[in-house]
Amino acid sequence: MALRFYNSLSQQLEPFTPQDGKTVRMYTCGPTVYHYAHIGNLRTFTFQDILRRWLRASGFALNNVMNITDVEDKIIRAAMAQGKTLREYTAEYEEAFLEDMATLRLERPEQVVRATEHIDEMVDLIQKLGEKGFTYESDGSTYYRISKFPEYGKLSHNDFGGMIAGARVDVDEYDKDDARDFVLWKQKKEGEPSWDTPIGDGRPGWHIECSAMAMKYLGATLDIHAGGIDLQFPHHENEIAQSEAVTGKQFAKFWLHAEHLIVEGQKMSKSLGNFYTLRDLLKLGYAPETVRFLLESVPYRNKLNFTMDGVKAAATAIERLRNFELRLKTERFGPDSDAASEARTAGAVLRFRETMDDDLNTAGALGVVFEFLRDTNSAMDSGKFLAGNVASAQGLLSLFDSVFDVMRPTTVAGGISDEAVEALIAERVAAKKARDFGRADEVRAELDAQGIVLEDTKDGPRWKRK
RNA sequence: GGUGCGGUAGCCAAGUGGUAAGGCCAGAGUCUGCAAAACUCUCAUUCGUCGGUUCGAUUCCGACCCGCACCUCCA
Repeated sequence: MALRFYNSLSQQLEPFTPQDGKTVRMYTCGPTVYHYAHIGNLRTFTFQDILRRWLRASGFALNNVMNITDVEDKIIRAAMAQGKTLREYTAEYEEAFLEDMATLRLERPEQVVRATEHIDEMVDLIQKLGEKGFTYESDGSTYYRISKFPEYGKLSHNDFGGMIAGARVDVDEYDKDDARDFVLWKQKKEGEPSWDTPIGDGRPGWHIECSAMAMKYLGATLDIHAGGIDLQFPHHENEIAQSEAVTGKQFAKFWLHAEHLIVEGQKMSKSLGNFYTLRDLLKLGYAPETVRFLLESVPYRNKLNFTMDGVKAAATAIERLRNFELRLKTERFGPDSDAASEARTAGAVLRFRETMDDDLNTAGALGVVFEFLRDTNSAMDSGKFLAGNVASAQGLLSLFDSVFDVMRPTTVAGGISDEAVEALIAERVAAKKARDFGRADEVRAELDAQGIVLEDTKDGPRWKRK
């Protein structure tokens, strides 16, 4: 089975291939930089990272554009309150976001673009919409007239025909012709940042930036547009309305939406005290790759229940993977190659690929890897895993880690050097040979104090950092 | 009210019309100078409830119960 994704547009699993067969043109909704990213934000960005990596593992090249929303109501309010310019205010959080991405080992998209640097493109798009009769002005602001776009609702699968009985309706929006209409360009308010343009002195509405930037860098029709589930409506619906009204072409072939994360079974919120940033978790002593593993371990279309037990379980699971890798590297296996072991590895590679191809089923793919680990450990124990089987087994781990990226421990500055550890171990081996167990135990305690775990195996001692 | 998602062992969580992956926890064992670490084994007759279709359903259909999300800013 070939690579396939669940397309929110069709609500079906569809085989994926980029339009030109080679390079995936993908737009991913990035952060609004008005606070530190929380763990829920990072779940979505981790999904985007997995998507990137698996597309590449599937042989495609990438052209991924991610936006930085650096002008928006909350940003303006916060910046004004602190007496800062927009740029002064957003710079800190943008930097923090990129740092968090790097810490979590999230690849930097090919292009990261700021909304405030694309005002001209947005104005141009709004003017084109105006020429085609999709806009109207009210109190100096420009709105999108949804009644002109009959396909409105095709992504969110909402029926906008009747009254939205149970929905809360924004009573302040008296200046719109239709409650569904959304703002493209907001008239300047006193004291707020603004841009003086042919369509007035003001600032862009939230939705227009993504249409403008996506089409500027990736053309009229994207291969993939991805983002959080909450963006499906209205943000992505509005992007479609804006883009397709101008181009007359399908805006994105695939729409991929990541489900939300909940914390300890509850919606994450500041009032519940279960609101975490990556920085908070690192302060609690968890390694970044542990957080990454947990975020990866549930397929992106399912809610992920983020729990402290889960983080601990993730840390232990990573240990198991690393122990296996260490064993592969250090144990002395018999000569030749075992056919059954080769077959097991090849089978695992195949199933890993098939499972990931199935809409990025990361939980299933992890299952494949751990099952392979158990069976291979057993084969090693019974001497049925030989030196000639090592390379392919390492190949599977490499394939796995090219996507999950958790094998490499995050290095901490300081601490004992590898050479010093080796020297102490050599001393302990000598002490044991001389049956000086007192000194041997002393060395072991010393290493333990330095955060080194010593393992005595058939093939001699081996060690790892805690 | 509309739309969508989900309810699988103590916890997390895949999956399939043919009789339940995987991880964590727990228990047992192997190894070891002792230990640690590591590894192995065991751990759901059962998949929210009740009906239906079927030789057979956790998997399909219907009803119901429960939880959640979106319909307003939100990853």
